[in-house]
Amino acid sequence: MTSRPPRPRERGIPEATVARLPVYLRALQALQDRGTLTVSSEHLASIAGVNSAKLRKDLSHLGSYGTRGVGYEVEYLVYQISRELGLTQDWSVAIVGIGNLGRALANYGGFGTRGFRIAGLLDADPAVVGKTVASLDVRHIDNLEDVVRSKGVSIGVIATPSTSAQGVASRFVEAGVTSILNFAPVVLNVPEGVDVRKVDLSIELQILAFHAQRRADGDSGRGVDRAGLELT
Amino acid sequence: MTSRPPRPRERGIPEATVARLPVYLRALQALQDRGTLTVSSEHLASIAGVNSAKLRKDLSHLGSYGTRGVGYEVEYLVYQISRELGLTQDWSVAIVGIGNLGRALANYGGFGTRGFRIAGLLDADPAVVGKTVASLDVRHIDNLEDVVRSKGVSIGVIATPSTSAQGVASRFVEAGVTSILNFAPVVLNVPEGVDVRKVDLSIELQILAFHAQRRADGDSGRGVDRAGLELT
DNA sequence: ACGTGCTTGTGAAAGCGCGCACAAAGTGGG
DNA sequence: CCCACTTTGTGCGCGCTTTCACAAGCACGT
Ligand SMILES: NC(=O)c1ccc[n+]([C@@H]2O[C@H](COP(=O)([O-])OP(=O)(O)OC[C@H]3O[C@@H](n4cnc5c(N)ncnc54)[C@H](O)[C@@H]3O)[C@@H](O)[C@H]2O)c1
Ligand SMILES: NC(=O)c1ccc[n+]([C@@H]2O[C@H](COP(=O)([O-])OP(=O)(O)OC[C@H]3O[C@@H](n4cnc5c(N)ncnc54)[C@H](O)[C@@H]3O)[C@@H](O)[C@H]2O)c1
Repeated sequence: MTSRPPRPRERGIPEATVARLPVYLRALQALQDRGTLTVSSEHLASIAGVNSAKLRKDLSHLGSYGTRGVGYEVEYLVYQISRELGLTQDWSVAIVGIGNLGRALANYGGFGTRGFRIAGLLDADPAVVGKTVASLDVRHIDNLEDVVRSKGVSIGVIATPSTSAQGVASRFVEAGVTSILNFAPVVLNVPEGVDVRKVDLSIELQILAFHAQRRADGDSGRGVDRAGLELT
Repeated sequence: MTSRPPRPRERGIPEATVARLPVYLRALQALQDRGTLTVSSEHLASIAGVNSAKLRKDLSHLGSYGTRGVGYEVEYLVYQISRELGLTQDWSVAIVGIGNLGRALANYGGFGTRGFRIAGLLDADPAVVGKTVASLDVRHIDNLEDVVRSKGVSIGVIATPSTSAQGVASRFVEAGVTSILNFAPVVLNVPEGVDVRKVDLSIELQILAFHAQRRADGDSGRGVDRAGLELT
C-alpha cells in the first residue's frame, strides 16, 4: 500500500473523454451510413450534443487526425476511435441472472454489432437452467468458471437480485474476469485492478425526481425559464 | 438566448452530491432494516463505497444532521435524504416501448418501493397494444397525452428503438412531461427546462473494453498489480 | 464538574473538466 | 503567388470536486 504519486497521467486519455468517445463513434457511424466523407467539429459536435471545443479537445487526445480548413475524415476517425476503445478486437460477455432483465439483455441485438459477443448465460434457478434464450442455452451458475475459461469471457454482466450480486462478482473475479457490469442495486466490493461499472435505474429516477421537485419549488404560478439544467 | 450569469448557485446541492444521495439512502435503509439506530460517517462511507470526508461534505449540504462524537441517526437521515430527493411524494411514470426492455422494466418490482408508480404502458405495435403486462394494459401510443394528463405522469421512460425515440420524447414534452429517462442509444433534442438522463449499455461496455485493453497493454507476461482504476 | 476520546463540519489545497477565444494551418479562387 | 476564408488544435481562466487535516462539539465515565 505505497502512497501513489499524484497520478502521473499514465499515458492517458481523461475519463470524461473516454465516456464520450462511444457517443462520437455512434454519430460518426451514422454519418458513414449516409455516405458522408468528412465532417467538421462543429457539425459532429451538434450531432453528439456537445460543445465543439470539447469535441476537438477530446479528439486531440487521440492524435491530430483532422485537417484544418476541412474537418475530419469520417472513416479514418471511426477506425481510430474504435481502435482506442478496443473495439477492433472481440470481447466475450457472460450474463448471470436470466430473469426479466437478463433475458432482455440476451435478446438485445445491439451488442453484437460492435465487437461484443454474448458467450454464455448463467442462472441458479433449475426452472431456468436448460432453457434456450436468444439461441443460447442457459447453464447452471456452477459452470461459471468453465464458461469463462472455455469461451474466453472477459466481461461479466450481473443481472441477479442484489442479494446474490456480490457472490457472483466474487466468482467472476476468481475466474479471472476483471471487467464487470452490474445492474443490481448494491455496491460491489472487488479487489484493486477489477473494473466495475454500475447501471442503476432507481438512482436515475431519483435524480430526475430531485430536479423535478426543485423545478416545482421555484415555479410558483409564473411560467418556466428556469435555466442551468445539466443534460447528461 | 441571453447569456446566463455564471451560475449563482441557486440554493443548491452540487450535482455530484445529488447523484450519490440515492446510494447513501439505500445503505441507510439496509442499516435501518437491520435495526441500527446511529451510524458514523466512516461506517456509512465504507458501505456506500466512498471517502468519509466526501460523505460528510455531501450530508452537510442538507444541513447539520449529525452529532459529534456519535454519528448520524439513521432514521432521521433517511427521512431528510428522502425529502431532499423528492421521494416523500409519489411520482407517476409512463413507459413507452413495451418490447424486451420495456417489459422487464414494467415487471420490475424495485420501482414501486420508493415513491415511483408505473402509471401507464404505451406501444405502437398493434400486436402489443391491448396485452396486459404487469397488470397494466398496454395502450396505443396515440393515447400518450391522455395518459399523461389523466394519470398525472411526470416522468417518461423511453424504451423504443432509437429511430422512434426522438419522436416519443417530443410528444412527452408537448404533453408537459419535463423528466425523461432514455434507453435508446440516441442523443435527444429537447427544449431548455426539460431534464433528460440516458442509460446506455453499449457505452458502458465500451468503457469497460477501453480499460480492459489498457490493462492488457501494460501487463506483458507478468501478473496484474495495475493500480489507479476508478470504480464508479 | 471536568477531562478523555471520538466524530462531525469545514477551511484550504490540488486536480479535473469545460468552454472561450485565437493563432496556426490548411483550402480554394483569382 | 497571394489573399480571404474555414477549421483545427490549444493556452488560459474559472468553477466544480475531491481529499486532507484539524478545530469545534458532544457523550460519557469518574
Ligand atoms: N427488471 C428491471 O427492469 C430492472 C430494473 C432495475 C434494476 N434491476 C435489477 O436487476 C436485477 C435483475 O432484475 P430482474 O428483474 O431480472 O430480476 P429477476 O428476479 O427476474 O431475475 C433474477 C434472476 O437471477 C437468478 N439468480 C438468483 N440468484 C442467482 C445466483 N446466485 N446465481 C445466478 N443466478 C441467480 C434468478 O434465478 C433469476 O432468474 C435485480 O438486481 C434488479 O434489482 C432490474
Ligand atoms: N433490450 C435490451 O437489453 C437493451 C439494451 C440496451 C439498449 N436497449 C435499447 O432499448 C430500446 C428498446 O430495446 P428493446 O430490446 O426492448 O427493443 P424491442 O424492439 O424489443 O422493443 C421496442 C418496442 O417499441 C415499440 N415501438 C416502436 N416504435 C414505437 C413508437 N413510435 N411508439 C411507441 N412504441 C414504439 C415496438 O413496438 C416494440 O414493442 C432500444 O432503443 C434499444 O437500443 C435495449
